[in-house]
Amino acid sequence: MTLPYAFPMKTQRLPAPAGGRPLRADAERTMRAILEAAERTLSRDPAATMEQIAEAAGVARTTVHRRFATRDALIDALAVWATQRFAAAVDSAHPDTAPPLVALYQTTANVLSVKISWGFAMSQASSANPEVARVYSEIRDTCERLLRRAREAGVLRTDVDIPWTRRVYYALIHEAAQSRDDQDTDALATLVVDTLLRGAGAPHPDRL
Amino acid sequence: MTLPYAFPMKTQRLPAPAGGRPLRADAERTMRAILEAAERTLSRDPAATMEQIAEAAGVARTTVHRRFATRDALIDALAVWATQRFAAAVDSAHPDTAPPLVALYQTTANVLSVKISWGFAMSQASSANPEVARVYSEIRDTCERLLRRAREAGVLRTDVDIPWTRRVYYALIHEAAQSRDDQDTDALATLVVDTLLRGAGAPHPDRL
DNA sequence: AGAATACGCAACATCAATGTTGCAACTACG
DNA sequence: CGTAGTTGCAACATTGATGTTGCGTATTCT
Repeated sequence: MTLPYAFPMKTQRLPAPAGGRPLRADAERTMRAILEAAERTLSRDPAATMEQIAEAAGVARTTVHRRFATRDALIDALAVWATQRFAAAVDSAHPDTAPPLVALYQTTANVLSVKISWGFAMSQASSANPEVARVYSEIRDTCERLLRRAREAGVLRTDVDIPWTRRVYYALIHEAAQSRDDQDTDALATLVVDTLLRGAGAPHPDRL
Repeated sequence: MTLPYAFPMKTQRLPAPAGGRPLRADAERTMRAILEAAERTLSRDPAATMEQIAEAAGVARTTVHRRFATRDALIDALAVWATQRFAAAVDSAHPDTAPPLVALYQTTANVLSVKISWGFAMSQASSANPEVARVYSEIRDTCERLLRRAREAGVLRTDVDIPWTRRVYYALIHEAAQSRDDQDTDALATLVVDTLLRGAGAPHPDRL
């Protein structure tokens, strides 16, 4: 299945450090490398040390500390970084305006492509960072609005509970993102949406 | 909905300590208290310290160390302890012999009741303990056998992928177990099975 | 080229969690 | 009742991760 429009994966700028002064190009590269290494390393072992992250990034541990004062600051930056991509992924699918079913597929595909690369960071929604929490909360609202639109359009049953459906939807995306055999995102999105809508049951079973 | 038979919640004995000598009654009580406190504490914060666990159990930290030599040993014991209950929960639902749909409901209800109380411990399936891994693997097989039986009985569509369906099933149980408003297990089980079988979609939507 | 910035390295300081030990007081159990 | 087992408490040892600093070298940027 080909989706109506592709998620623009343009390179994003790192959020400017709180210090104010802009980063030199090599420093920004290093910072990016650290964030990516942190994601890789922490997704395998959430308790990985700064040392391990530094090694995975190919830099010295002190360099990591130069860019991120504390471990918490690193994880927080990681969460912010991933959250921006998450928000962009949702946004570019026009979840509030596209036809519900189209929006559902598109959002799913976009989010999957982010989640596959930033799984650990996106599991940090319970971040102490209020900005991250705010974005997650907004996305949650957007998602539930979309589901409500879908329900009103007859895509969902009229008796479904929206919060529960949303949680199931999130869980399905999470599962799909775990698939080691990285199929293409569209196939996974189809699987997710299909499962969400049709479930696994036969159309007319003899239910108890 | 009333289920055909109840999951027998009889008190289980703690696995005898490797040391050989049986525990005195008060010591066994303490050990149980520690395990329960560990579950409570670690489910809120997986990085909680031995100190916090001890406090939650109402004992001194040294007492925790007397019963569980190391932190790993405690978590391992917790995993073993919960795994036994997990296995018992599945077993008592007769997943291999009861009619598929009945078995599905019953297993779901039983597992939910365990998972609600032992959520953290059951998330330690990736335990280093081979016994735990073995039991989880067996249960996974049992689950897939059940799903296959359900498919052959016409409860599931003939084209569903069993491993994916199982993962979705696990994910639904996980979500249901998170419901803070502890509804009764049967209602949650109904929700899980219903969602798994029917999904959230309307019966005859105009699909793209 | 020159100034500013970034990096690796080594060394050090800190700290919190873990794990250990000894002893006195208490409790289960025969 | 007496013994063996259990607990709390205080004190100590250890360790691994974290965070800091200074300096020489390398890189970027203008």
